[in-house]
Amino acid sequence: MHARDRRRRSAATTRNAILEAAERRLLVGGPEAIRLQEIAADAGISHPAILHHFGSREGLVEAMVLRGIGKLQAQFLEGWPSAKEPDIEGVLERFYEVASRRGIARMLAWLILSGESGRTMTPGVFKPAAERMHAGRVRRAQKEGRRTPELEGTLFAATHLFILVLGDSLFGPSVRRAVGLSSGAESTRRYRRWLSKVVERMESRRPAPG
Amino acid sequence: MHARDRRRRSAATTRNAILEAAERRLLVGGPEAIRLQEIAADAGISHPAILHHFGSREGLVEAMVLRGIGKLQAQFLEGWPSAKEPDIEGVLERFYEVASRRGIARMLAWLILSGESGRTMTPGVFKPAAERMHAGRVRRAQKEGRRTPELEGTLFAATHLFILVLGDSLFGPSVRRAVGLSSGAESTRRYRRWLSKVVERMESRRPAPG
DNA sequence: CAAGTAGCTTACAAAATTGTAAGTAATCGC
DNA sequence: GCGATTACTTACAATTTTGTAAGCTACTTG
Repeated sequence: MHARDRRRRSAATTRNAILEAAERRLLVGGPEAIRLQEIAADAGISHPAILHHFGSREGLVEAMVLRGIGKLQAQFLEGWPSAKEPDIEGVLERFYEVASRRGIARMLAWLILSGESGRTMTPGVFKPAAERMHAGRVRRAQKEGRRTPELEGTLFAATHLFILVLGDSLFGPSVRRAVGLSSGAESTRRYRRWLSKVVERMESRRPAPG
Repeated sequence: MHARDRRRRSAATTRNAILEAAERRLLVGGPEAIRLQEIAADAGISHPAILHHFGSREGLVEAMVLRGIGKLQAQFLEGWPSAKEPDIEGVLERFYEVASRRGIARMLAWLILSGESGRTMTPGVFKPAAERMHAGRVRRAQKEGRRTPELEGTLFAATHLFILVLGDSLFGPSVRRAVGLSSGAESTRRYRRWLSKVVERMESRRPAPG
């Protein structure tokens, strides 16, 4: 870490290392654990280097969040096929992967708590996902001779799906414990399997009224 | 605020004023807005007075959270009748009242993010609520001649309910915007009506498999 | 009514955190 | 090869924030 022998990593590589370190910190320690010095230490640099790359702490946060939102939607789009019926359990699993394990739910929660969600969760960011979902519903309704479902219902269902996964990722473990379920990973798995059955039933019959 | 003319409020009154001020701050400004000085200013006292009453910042946080959890469960127990069938829309409304408007969802989220959920969200705090729900299900199953539902299913359903409301309170507005719905209160109301229909359908048929 | 308790204040200490300034050396474009 | 750029460092400044010390006075209790 001395003054000689530097510039081995490219800017992109370092930025990435910083973002990863910051995500890990957020995941285990919460918002208040995002401290430049600690992240810098994790990434093997000095803290002003972070400011060099991201301008300010806020800049770092914004970068983290944009990346997270992108990942979340990418998983949705990859998991929700445009031509055939979605495998709900698979979709949920993909969602959980990014939301829980990769900490996106925590990140969004924190973002919303700090009131900064406006700049990064811009209107319509999840529209591609919602539209693909609607296209599928319309297609199936036509095939089965039902009348075309309304867009609003699909948007509600998409909202519901996102909220389920994000909510479970954040609140799930605590709520399961509070409700009297055992707190292990097994309990979580069973709950999620139960949940995908519930969602499947919702999706397999015609969209709910309203 | 001078040195004379003090001791008008009782300890309980001041504690309350502090808690209310802190909750308001958390609601509008997020976790990082819980700063002793600002809360003290809101409550019309000096910041060491808060330390006097709660010992430390952490003590204040713990008090806030315990109060919040109590309120949440109280609303559930008040809303979910022990003898007759629950009015789902009414229950959800009560839940939303504390979770959204009174900021409990944000509080829990923050608690979980900071990793301090263990001390306050103790195992079993929501058990009374879950048990009442199960009693109702068992009663109805007997009346309708179905076989007794398993406890785990009810616990999953209770978890689901809590997560739905907490998740919506926290993530709902952002997700609805991101999905392409209008961001107004009207859209939120419509979503919640849709949601209570969905939950009603879930509760009115036999518990989901698993 | 005397003495202790408790609510609360002012003043201060300590620590941590973001951000800046200035410089150094690796790398890139020519 | 040479200058410009750029990744990064050390040292430092500024501010903020929790917490402590000590004291004052309203209220309570023997």
